[in-house]
Amino acid sequence: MRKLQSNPFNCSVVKAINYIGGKWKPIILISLYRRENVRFGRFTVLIPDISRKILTQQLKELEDDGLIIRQEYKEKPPRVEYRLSDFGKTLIPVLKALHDWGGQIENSEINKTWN
Amino acid sequence: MRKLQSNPFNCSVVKAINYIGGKWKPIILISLYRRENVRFGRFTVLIPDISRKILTQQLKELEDDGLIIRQEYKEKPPRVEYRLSDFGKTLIPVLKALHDWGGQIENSEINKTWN
DNA sequence: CTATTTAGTTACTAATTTGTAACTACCAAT
DNA sequence: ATTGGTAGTTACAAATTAGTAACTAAATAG
Repeated sequence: MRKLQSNPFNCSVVKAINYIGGKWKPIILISLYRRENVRFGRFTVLIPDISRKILTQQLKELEDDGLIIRQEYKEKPPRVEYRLSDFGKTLIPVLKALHDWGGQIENSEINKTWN
Repeated sequence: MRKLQSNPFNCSVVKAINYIGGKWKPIILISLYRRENVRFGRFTVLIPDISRKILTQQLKELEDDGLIIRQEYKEKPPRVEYRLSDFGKTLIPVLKALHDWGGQIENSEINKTWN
């Protein structure tokens, strides 16, 4: 959860945006929607412009918010898989609404994500 | 439109969030959904914690993005009314989706906005 | 013994967003 | 002449978010 919108006005819409509004969070969530589970390193391939630090941070916030599950295998070298939680899956219709609205504006490459 | 998410990854969800993700934008949009038109000064009453500078800024971005219409009456003292544009009205289902999702988390005061 | 692999962490910096306080313009009323 | 009302603007500062580069750990491969 971000703190930007530490909004004295208690608004559900703002609250929802605080969950998904991180710069890379929608892309992370969509990746997990499409792939069931994704390893840390895989994210850095799927999202080339994200740094490991920011990726860690966004994943941790999503995990703290209960939207994703982090599963660590006690192996060396390490293996960590991320997946959507049941709660996270309830976001899918919301993401689709945002996607459809945002997509109408100008159709572009990865708009086919949902199709 | 904010620039925070100047995202090289062209994602419709991110794009949508860039339109509505300003700290006060959802509240402004919901106010306009409920009231048809709102004057500048009225916003400062409806949203007591917003400063005139930030209000101006958020309204201008919403106007530049085509979501709201600014109507200025040539009077003294000035009168300026804001309303949702037709394009802005297409956001309503999206805002509802966000509201419903955000509302399920913990029900609070102004959650009745949509009911 | 050194390099490789994976999933990070740390210290520091840069960019973006939000906020404060004081100021402007114009007309009407006191 | 001063005050009041509306809708701002300006210069500046603070808070938040994102990014860089270098570093860590532990086992395995060569």
